[in-house]
Amino acid sequence: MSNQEASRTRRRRGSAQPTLKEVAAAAGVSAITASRALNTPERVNEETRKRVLEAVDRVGYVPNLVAGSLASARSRFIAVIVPSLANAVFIEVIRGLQTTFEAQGYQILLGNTDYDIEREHRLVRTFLGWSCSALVTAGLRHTQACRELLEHCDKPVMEVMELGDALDLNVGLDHREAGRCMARHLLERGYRRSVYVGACLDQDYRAELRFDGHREVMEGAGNEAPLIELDQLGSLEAGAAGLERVRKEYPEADAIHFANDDLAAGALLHAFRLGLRVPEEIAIAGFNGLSPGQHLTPRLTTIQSPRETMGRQAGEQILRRLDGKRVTRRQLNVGFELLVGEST
Amino acid sequence: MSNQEASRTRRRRGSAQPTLKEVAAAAGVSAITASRALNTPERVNEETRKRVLEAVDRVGYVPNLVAGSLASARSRFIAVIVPSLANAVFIEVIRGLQTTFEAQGYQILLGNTDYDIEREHRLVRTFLGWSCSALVTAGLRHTQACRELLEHCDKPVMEVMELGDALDLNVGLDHREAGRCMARHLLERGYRRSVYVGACLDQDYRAELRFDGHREVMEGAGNEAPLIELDQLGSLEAGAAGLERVRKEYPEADAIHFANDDLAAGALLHAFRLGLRVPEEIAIAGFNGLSPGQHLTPRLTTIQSPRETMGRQAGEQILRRLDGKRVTRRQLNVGFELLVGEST
DNA sequence: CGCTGTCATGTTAGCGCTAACATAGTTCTA
DNA sequence: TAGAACTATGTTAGCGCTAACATGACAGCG
Repeated sequence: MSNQEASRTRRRRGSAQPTLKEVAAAAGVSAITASRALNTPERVNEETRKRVLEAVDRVGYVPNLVAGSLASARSRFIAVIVPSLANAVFIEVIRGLQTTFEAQGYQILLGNTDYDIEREHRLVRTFLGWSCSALVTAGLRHTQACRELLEHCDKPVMEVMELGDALDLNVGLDHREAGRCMARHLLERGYRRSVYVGACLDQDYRAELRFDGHREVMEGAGNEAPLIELDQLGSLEAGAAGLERVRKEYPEADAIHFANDDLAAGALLHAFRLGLRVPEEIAIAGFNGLSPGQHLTPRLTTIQSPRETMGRQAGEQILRRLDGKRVTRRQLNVGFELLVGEST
Repeated sequence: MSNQEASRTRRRRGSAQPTLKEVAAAAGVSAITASRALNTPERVNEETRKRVLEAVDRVGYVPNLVAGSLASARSRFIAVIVPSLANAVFIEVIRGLQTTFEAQGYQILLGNTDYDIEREHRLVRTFLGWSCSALVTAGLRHTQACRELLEHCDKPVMEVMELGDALDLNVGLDHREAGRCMARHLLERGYRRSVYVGACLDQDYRAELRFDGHREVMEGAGNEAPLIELDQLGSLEAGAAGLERVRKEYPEADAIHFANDDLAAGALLHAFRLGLRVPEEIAIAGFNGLSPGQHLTPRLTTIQSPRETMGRQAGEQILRRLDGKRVTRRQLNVGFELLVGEST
């Protein structure tokens, strides 16, 4: 009986979605021609292409990108790994990357390490498992195993945010120099007793680099460079707490150099609540150039980091590499700009 | 010659990465046993499992998730589609989703529509092509084609942010009611001449829903409900511009109900620069409960929306569904809370 | 003791697509 | 005008993995 024969064949779940084969049949061509009509239209006769596209619409075909990636051993994924989504800085870098990549039909695969480089390693493994076309990570610090994975994966690897001894491509700015720049500004304004206030510097090691620059300049000019470390990353509350601690632990301080604008803005707002005059009684400086600080009165003195540009330039470098072009400069310094407000 | 024979076989590029087969050979088992050892460890003898895991380490195996997804017709992707990354609100919802899903080994696939529902449709197609396990979209408005795609894709579809006539699952809050709530508060405080200031209401239609609620209450109490529409979505600059326009177009206004906290905070800061007393000369209210507004002096009166909770609850509902459990309540109202500051 | 059930592992056949090679028709070139 | 070069399309064989079914060993049971 034909019944027996039917039960002989093994069936798979079959997603019931129309496949390229069905499109091809509907258009009266072979599967590969349908594939080419969609992916490399210039290699197919215009007439044929039109028939295929009509068939796609008619049967409601949605390409199975998983199958395509497996067959071609490459996906149009760009893995992006950042330490946190709570920080506006990374969001803006991601925006720059997204703008650049989405225009070229790439999809961002976003990973969040929560400032844990073990998690970063796991994310890299996962993303490599998805045959991503390239990887972008925020920062140069990785576990040894992760570094090896990235070195041998044979894909463009971009490290953004800070400059240094990178694995492959590198777009960022010199954080130590940024720290020096702000310290020099404070000295120029006559502040000799500046306190640097950071938060979780083992995690936010770029803030530590800035502190290194700050200290270098301060000590070079014969001043001390005290450091206060808060236990909560960039938030307005933490900034207020930072101001309190400076007043208690360094009552003679005349300026506070905060590791970021969130802290600095929190301190500025808190100073206002306390009736403390800024910068007469205490000067306040930040880092990043986020919008809120620029709308306070007094305006926050800070260092503007070109975050969206960083993402865009990183994206462009990667695209150039993916297009098989030579990338002449593997390291790109996007620089920064001192924004002098009235808070110093 | 053996040469001929070699040239007879067709070769594929082969990514040079070790495959599961090699792991299996190294462990002295079959490929499927190695697969099970990694994916369903409870179905493999402990001794065998250990041998496989050792082999994985030894050969440096990174699972090819693309192949796995194709074979099993499901990926561990959750597609998340939001209108913008510039808005902290969506970031926090994403954070809630990410926390929930990453703990279960799912990966977020993030898409950004830029407030364009045609782009949303394209993103939905792409993500379905990746055999994502579920889709999350911000909002209930889609193109007709997109709606059909979502209805027939046979995967959990979650619409977050606002409540309403949803396709499948729905977690959010009642924006019209939130608008009513704030309007009632303004009336209670004695403000009779409130202006609602929104931005790009055709894009930010949830702000329009809140305006509808606002107007309903205002007109119900015999007051007018003028509306000013700005052409820039939530930013401090736009908020300052909004305040200026109210002063020019409605000089008799005693309160401004802003569509979001960014606008409201911008207005508050601008009022301070102008020397305008808040709330004596003009009261200011916002929506969202973002951190900056709560640190200004006066504190911003606003409506707290539980954004991260919204993401978490949405994630939990989806996981329940993916685990094959019944989801009893397909619609979940996360509510909101009126935060009364000194700005009204 | 044969039957049933359970556990651990293996064999086979795809998932849906595209790279590599093949073929036929057409145009160009020496 | 032979054959090289190019164009448009087709055939075949996987990509690396897992679902479905198969097998064999052993325990429990009346």
